[in-house]
Amino acid sequence: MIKITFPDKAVREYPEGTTAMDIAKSISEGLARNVLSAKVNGKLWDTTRPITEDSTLELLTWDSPDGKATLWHSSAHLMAEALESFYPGVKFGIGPPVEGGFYYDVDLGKNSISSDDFKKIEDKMLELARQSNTYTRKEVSKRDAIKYFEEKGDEYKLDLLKDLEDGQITFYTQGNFTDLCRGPHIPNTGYIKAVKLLNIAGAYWRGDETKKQLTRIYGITFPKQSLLQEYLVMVEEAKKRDHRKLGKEMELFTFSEKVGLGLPLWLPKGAMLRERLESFLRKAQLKSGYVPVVTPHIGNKQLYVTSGHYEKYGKDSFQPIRTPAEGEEFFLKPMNCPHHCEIYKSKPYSYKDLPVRLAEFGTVYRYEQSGELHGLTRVRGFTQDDAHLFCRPDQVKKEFIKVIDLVLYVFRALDLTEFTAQISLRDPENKAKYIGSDENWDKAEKAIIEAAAEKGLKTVVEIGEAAFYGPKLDFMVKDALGRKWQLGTIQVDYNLPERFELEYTGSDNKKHRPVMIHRAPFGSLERFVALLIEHCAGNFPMWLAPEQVIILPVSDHYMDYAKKVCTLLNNSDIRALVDERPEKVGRKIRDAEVKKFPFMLIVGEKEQETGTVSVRKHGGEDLGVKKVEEFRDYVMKEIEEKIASFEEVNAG
RNA sequence: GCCGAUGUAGCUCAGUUGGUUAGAGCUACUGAUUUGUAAUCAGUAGGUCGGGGGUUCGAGUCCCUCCAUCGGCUCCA
Repeated sequence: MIKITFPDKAVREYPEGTTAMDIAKSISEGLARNVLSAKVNGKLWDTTRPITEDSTLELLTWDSPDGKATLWHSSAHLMAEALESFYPGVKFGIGPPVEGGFYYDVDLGKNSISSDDFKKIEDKMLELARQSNTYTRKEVSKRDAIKYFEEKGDEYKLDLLKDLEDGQITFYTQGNFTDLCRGPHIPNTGYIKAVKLLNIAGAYWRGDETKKQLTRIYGITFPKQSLLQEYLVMVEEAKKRDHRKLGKEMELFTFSEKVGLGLPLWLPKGAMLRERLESFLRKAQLKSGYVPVVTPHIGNKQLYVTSGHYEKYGKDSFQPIRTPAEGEEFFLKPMNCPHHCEIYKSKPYSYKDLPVRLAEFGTVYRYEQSGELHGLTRVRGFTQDDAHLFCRPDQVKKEFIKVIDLVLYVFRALDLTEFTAQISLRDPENKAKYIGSDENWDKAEKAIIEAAAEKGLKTVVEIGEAAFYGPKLDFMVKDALGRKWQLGTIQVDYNLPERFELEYTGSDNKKHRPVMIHRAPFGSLERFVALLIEHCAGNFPMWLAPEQVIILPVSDHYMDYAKKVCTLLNNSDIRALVDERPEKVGRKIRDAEVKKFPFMLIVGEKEQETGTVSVRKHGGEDLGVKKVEEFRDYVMKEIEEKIASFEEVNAG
């Protein structure tokens, strides 16, 4: 007998060689029907694979990410089987589960495939699923594995086999399909009840542009038909939040082919929104010891040679602008840091002067491949809410904490609660990739980790993801469709101070090198606004809304009163306007709802007589009748609370 | 850039196997209606069917090409 320890610490005995499926059955039939895979001693395990020693066991169902991944991974194999039946001789690359489904990279040879073929592939997959074919695991020697794929003529699997160790290689077979695979898999194909192929894309073998491009087919499957329906509804809902759609509808920004790809044009309402964000941050930064600087949009090539950006990113920059007579070379500014370094250098500093915090809403331009452009989230010209802090090594941690405070302050004012903080450290196995002394790195990494812990951030640590010049902390947010984007970022940099030979005089009267911290709470205004739109579905926090209040007179007779109310609100800096159209109230309300006004004030005879307004919130909530002044104070208070000053928020 | 899909009025979409003057709703404009919590009625205007080339007696529809847009191109069997 072996001892099995469950997640709740309960221990039960089972015969040696029992399986997760047997154990699930011993608990309940329902569980057995839902269990997709298992974790045995922390390792993913097929439910049908014997367990031979005392183990901890976790049964994985659809409710766990690993359970989903197992179903999707098995689905990738199922799709491969379907594809092989239609396209004999098809070669397979990799077919992993991903967030939101799975894909398989295939080489169809002379055949090609399009979304028109999805239906028949889906049908075939469902047909194979209904056969409830078991996924069978088999250990094979490297020699046999190579032989198998040589016979099959699949060079991609052979390429993968090169990196695998003999004795560690397993095959999985279901129905007529056998694949090189680590597993685990679901017990049989019958667990897959609903199939939806999503899209088709080109993907280079091993992500390498110089290698052959394979056809990648994305799909998603579910253990229940109803889950597919829910998923489709969810996707439709997400599309409604798309910032590209809402940005157009709400007249925030637009693009023009004539102006150029990836170069957003901010419309008046969007520009005002941007300005509000900027002034909000400016105010907080001023209180936080930043000083503003302004630098030009182009910089001499030599500047970027010094910074190292020319060598590393030269090809991702817009090509040089030359002066006609002198032939000098300038680049459109791809980042602000080199300029800021030169500002730092404009005068000598004592250790007592540090930290120096230079802030600029700097517009930068980067060449992005045309296919990479995406609404406001990936553009070629954008404005960073950039700042560079020059500090002593002993100040790094404190400064880092202050920056985290600032980022959290910004996120709070915008109701951005769903973000993850990612700490990117260097790969200790590969120190050659990075510049700077071990001592400085250790200090900086420790400072970041401690700073994040002190602020109680939920963090994910990524080893090897640091920039070559220093570790960083990024704030990641997902868009409506679940794609991850980086917003705020805080980065420690030892490289630029070195390259620009930045100095300060220490208490020892010797020259020392400052440490630089790059930081941008929004990241870029463009991307930030995009994500903000998707997060609030266009219903901005009131202090940001392009128009905050619309006054709806019941008929023309109350127009003068409506205008009076409007003026009163405007005088208190509340953005209000009157719907003067001779429409019915119902119509005006509907239009105001569609246009996402946070507040609607209905005024008619009753209100006019009593100096009141009837308050309806966006979404339909009725706040009842209020005195005009009372409503004004209510709105002002709500705004104040939301954008409480930086010191207030950080006092506690 | 590469792979795949898409491109008809300001917006959302119809438009049979190629066949007369390309349609609808919303928006805009004009007029009537003076209205109490998600769409009042009527009329008018608006399109070189993404650009260019070709096949055809005839192209929004078929072919080629260019452009733009959308999805993807890191997540290592």
